[in-house]
Amino acid sequence: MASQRIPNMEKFAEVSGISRPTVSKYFNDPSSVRQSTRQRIEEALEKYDYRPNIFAINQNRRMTKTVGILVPYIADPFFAEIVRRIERKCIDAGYWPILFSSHGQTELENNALETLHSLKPAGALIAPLGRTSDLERMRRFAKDVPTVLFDSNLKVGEAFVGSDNFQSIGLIVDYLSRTGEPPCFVEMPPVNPNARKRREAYRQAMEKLGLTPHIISVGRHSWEFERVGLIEGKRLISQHKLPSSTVLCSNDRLAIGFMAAAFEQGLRVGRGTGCALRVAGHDDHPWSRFSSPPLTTVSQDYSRIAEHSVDTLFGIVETGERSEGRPETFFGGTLVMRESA
Amino acid sequence: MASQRIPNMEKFAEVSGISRPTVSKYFNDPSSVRQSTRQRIEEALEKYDYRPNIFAINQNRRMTKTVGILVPYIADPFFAEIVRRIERKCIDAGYWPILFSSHGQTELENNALETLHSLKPAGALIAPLGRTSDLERMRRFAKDVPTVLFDSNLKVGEAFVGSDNFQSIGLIVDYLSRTGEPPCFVEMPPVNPNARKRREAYRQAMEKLGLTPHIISVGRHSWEFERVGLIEGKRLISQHKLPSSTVLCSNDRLAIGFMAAAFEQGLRVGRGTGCALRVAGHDDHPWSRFSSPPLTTVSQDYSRIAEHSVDTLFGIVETGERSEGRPETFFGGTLVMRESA
DNA sequence: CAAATAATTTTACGCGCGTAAACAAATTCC
DNA sequence: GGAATTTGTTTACGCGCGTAAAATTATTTG
Repeated sequence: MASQRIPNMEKFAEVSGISRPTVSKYFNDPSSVRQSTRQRIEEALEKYDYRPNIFAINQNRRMTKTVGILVPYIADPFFAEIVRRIERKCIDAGYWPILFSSHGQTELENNALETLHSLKPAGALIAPLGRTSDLERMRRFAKDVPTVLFDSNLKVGEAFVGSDNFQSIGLIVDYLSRTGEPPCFVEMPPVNPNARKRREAYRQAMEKLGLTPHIISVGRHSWEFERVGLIEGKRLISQHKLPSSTVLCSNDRLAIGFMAAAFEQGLRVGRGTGCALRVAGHDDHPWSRFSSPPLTTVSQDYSRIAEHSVDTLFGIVETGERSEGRPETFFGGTLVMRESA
Repeated sequence: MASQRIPNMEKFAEVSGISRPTVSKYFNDPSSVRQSTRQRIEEALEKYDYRPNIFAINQNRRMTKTVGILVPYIADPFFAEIVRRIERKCIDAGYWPILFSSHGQTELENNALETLHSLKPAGALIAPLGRTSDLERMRRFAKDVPTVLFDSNLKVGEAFVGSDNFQSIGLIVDYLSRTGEPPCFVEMPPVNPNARKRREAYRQAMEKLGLTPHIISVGRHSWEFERVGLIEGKRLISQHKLPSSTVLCSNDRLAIGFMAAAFEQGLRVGRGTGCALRVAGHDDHPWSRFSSPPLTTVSQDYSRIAEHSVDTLFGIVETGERSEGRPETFFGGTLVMRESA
C-alpha cells in the first residue's frame, strides 16, 4: 500500500532510487530502459501507486498520446459498437481515446472539433455528420491533425474506411428479387453520403436485373430514423402508395420504424403465407435480431471497419507520413436472412 | 481571419494590448474584467482565433474544469440519452465533460476510474456497473473527487439520483392487474441494485393488492438484455412455465427480447382479442415506441435525472462543501400505455 | 476635486514534466 | 582486461499558464 503520497515524478524517482529523466523515459516506453532498471521502477510502482500527471505530459510532448473519436450520434447502436472497438484498440496501443458525439447537431460537431483541436491529439477518427458538416472547419482541423474518416465519406482527412454499399445493397436486392416481388427502396434521410450511395446502389442493382427501380424519398432531415420510418410507412400504406410488397429500407432503424407502421396498419410482415409485406434493412444493428419479426438485413463488418480505421490512423501517426493520395477502403457485408423478408 | 499564428497567451496578450494576467482572468471568467477591457479582448479574439491550451490550464488550476462521466454501457439507449443531456449541461456551465463507458466490464470501469482520477476533475457523474463494481476502488476515487452517482445506488459518493422503482413498478403493476390477469415478473440480470429493487417493488405491489407474486429469475450475468429476454422467453413459453399471461419485465430491453421470443413461438402479444400474452417493460427506452406491438412501459424521467445529477454535483463543486449525509433523490415515472399490454 | 475604491499592469514564481547535452557508469565485445 | 558501446545520471532549460504581491492607473464616491 501507499506508505506515502507521491505528488510528482521527482519524488517518485527519489523513492525508487532512479533519476527522474530515466523514470520519464520508462513511462514513455518501458522497454527503453535496462531490464534491471525497469524492475526497480516497477517494484516501486507496486509500492507507491504513482501515475504521471496527464496534463503535464501532454503539455510538453510534441505529440500527445490522445486520440479523438467523433461520431454523429452515440445513441445509434452502430456507432456505439464501433466506438467500443475503437476505444479498446487505442488503449491497447497505449493511446488515450477521447469520445465526442455530435448528437446530430452541426454546432456540437464544431464544438467537438474545436475542443479536440486544442487538445493537440496524435490523431482523430471521425464519422462526420455528413451533409450538415462544416467542411471548411473540418479541413482546418485535418490540416493540423492526422485524421481518418469512417462511415461517411466526406473528402477530408488522410483516408476513409467504410462499407461497400454497392456490394451490400446489390446482395440484398438480388436476394429479394430472387425470392419474391422485387423491392422498392425507402431512403433514409439524406444526412450523409451513404444515403445517396445506397440509393444509387439500389438503382444500379435493379437495372442490372432488368427491373424498374422504385425509390421513395423522405424529405425530413432527422437522425430519429425510427420515427421517420414510422411516419413514412403509415403514409405509404394508408394511401396505398407502395409500389411493391417488398420494401428495402436503407438502414435497419428505418426498417424497424417501417415495420411498426405496418403493424399499426394491420399488415403482417414476413415471408410466410398470410404475410402482406416483406421488409428488409441494412447494417445489422444489434437489436435487429430482436424485432418482431426479426429483421432480414445486410451486416456491416463492425470489427473490420473499426480495426482498419485504427490501424490506418496509427500507420500515419507512427511513420509521421501523411499518406499520398487518400486511400479509401470499403468492406463488403454479408446477407443476414431472418423472418422479415 | 488569422493574420498570424498565436502560439500562446503571451503573444495573444501582446496583440490585443492587454497584459497576460488580465487575459488569463478573462478566460477564467469574462465578467471579471472591465467592460471596455472585455471588448478589446473579444475583438482580438475575432481577429486571431486563439484558444488557451487546455493542458496548461488544467495543470495549474487547483481545480480543473473537467467533469468525468462514467456509464456502464453507452450502447444502452437509456445511458446514451442521459449522457447527451448531461454533456450539454456541463458545456453550458463552462465545464468540459469527458465520457467513459465501462462496456459492462469491471476492468474497464477501473481503468476509466484511474484515468479519470489522474485527470483531477472538478467532479464526476457515475453510473456504476453495480454488482461487479470494485467498491473499494470507487471509494478511493470518491475520496478525492466530488462524485454524484446515478441510476445505480451504490453507497459511494456525495449523493445519488435515480428513479423511484417502487413508485414506477407500483404504477404498472396496478395498471396491469386492473386491466387483466395480474402480471408475473421477469427479472433483469442482477447486474445492479435496480434489479433487486424492482423485484422487491413488484412483490410489494402485488401483495398490497392481495395477489400472489410470481418472480422468474434469470441466472446469467449479462448486459445483453435482449438476448437474455429472448432465451428466457423461449424457455418459459415452450415449456409452458409462464405463471401468468401477463408478463412484466424489469426493463424494456428485456421485454423486447421477450416479445421476440413470443413472436417466434407464435404467441400474439397485445391486449386485443386474439392475443395470448401481454408484455410490459420499464424505462421507456427510445425505441420502445417502435417495437411490434409498441411496448407498454413506465417512463424514467431522463431530463430530470440528468439535470438534477448535474445540479447536485455543481452545487457541491461550487460551494466546495461536501454535503453532509448523502442525499438520495428518486424521481417517479409515468405510465406509457401502448399496445403490448 | 481629493479621497476611496476598483481594475489593471508588472514582476516573479511555480506547476509537473519533456528533453537535450555532457558526463559517468555499467555492459558487451574481441 | 582494455576499448567500444549501451544505458543512466546530472544539470539545465523550456512548455503555457495560474496566481500572488506590489505598484500603477482608472473609475467612482462624497
